Amino acid sequence: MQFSKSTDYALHALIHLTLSEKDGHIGIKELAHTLGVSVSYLSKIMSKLRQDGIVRAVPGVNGGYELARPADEITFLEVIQVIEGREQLFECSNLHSQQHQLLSEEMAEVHLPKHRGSECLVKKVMDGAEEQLHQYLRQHTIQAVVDQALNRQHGFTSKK
Amino acid sequence: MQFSKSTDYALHALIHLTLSEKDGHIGIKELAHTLGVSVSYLSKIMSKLRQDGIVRAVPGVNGGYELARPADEITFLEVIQVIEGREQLFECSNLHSQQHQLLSEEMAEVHLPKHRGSECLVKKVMDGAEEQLHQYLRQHTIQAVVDQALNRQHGFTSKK
DNA sequence: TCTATTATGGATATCAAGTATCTACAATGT
DNA sequence: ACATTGTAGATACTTGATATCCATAATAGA
Ligand code: SF4
Ligand code: SF4
Repeated sequence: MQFSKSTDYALHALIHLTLSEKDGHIGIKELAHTLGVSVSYLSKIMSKLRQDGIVRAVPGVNGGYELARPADEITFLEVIQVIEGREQLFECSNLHSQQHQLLSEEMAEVHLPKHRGSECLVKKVMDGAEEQLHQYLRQHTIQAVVDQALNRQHGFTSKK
Repeated sequence: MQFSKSTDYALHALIHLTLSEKDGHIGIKELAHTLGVSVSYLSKIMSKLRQDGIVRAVPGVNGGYELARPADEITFLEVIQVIEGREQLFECSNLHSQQHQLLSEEMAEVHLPKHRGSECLVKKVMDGAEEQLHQYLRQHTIQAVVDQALNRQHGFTSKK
């Protein structure tokens, strides 16, 4: 249960793009060098970000990447979901077990009979956990992190 | 980013143990059959739970497993950590990159120079997310899930 | 238009982890 | 002793993450 390194790279790449926004397009070479990862590998990650409309890519001379939207509209959750996929944290793998019959029949009676897809409390707890995590990650944007970093630095240098 | 199936099985096994607490020891065969998974595989999972003091095992005739502590002291977080391990959700893999130099130097100045292990805001956000998740999972126990299931069933049958 | 530059997508290789099973061994109660 | 039951190690299979290479397509600028 860990985020993949790709997610790590994606986040760092986006931060670099945000910091260099005024410089126009950023080449994959520069990005890869800054992050310390191979160009070929990073391309794959950037492609995903592009396909999901988080960055724009421009081929050709002086081409490269730029953010497709303001950094304060790019949340951690989005980036993570693009790279990691959107599968649920907890997938029932016991749906045909005796136990599931027990726990879900108990549940089924409570709600309307129509509500077939009703799940037991185990799943409900786990889904709650996921929602909790998502809420938190939705509240944090790339811009916020960059801002805080710059503010702190600024606060320090101006004090000295 | 998903919990492994082992975690799923572990949770369900513990629920079965809780429901059958009065019946004394529960054999691995019964457990495996209830969950619909092979005995050999489930043994591995139960072993982990035993090593971490969540269940007790008794070999020999009429042996089997039982909870080592009351079910209301067994949290989802514990179970998950036993099975999934205790690695952090987010591990920095860019610690030697140019970017890390940038972001962490900015940070370093703010805190006392002694505080070497200071990390940037990216990591702080991700660690916050993990803590958020852990808090939630700490608040939910096996007993709570079982109780709710039984209460609901009871509430239903007594009404009808 | 031609060319150098740059991203794209497919194929592929490698490695680690999760899933799953089997077997020899040790501990227990009768 | 003896049948029962869990333990631990070895092993095989599958999947996903990581990483690279190359042929192709798109673009800007000469
Ligand atoms: S978690 Fe609940 S719904 Fe999912 S398989 Fe287990 S008993 Fe069924
Ligand atoms: S997340 Fe922050 S501390 Fe971690 S590698 Fe990236 S810049 Fe460094």
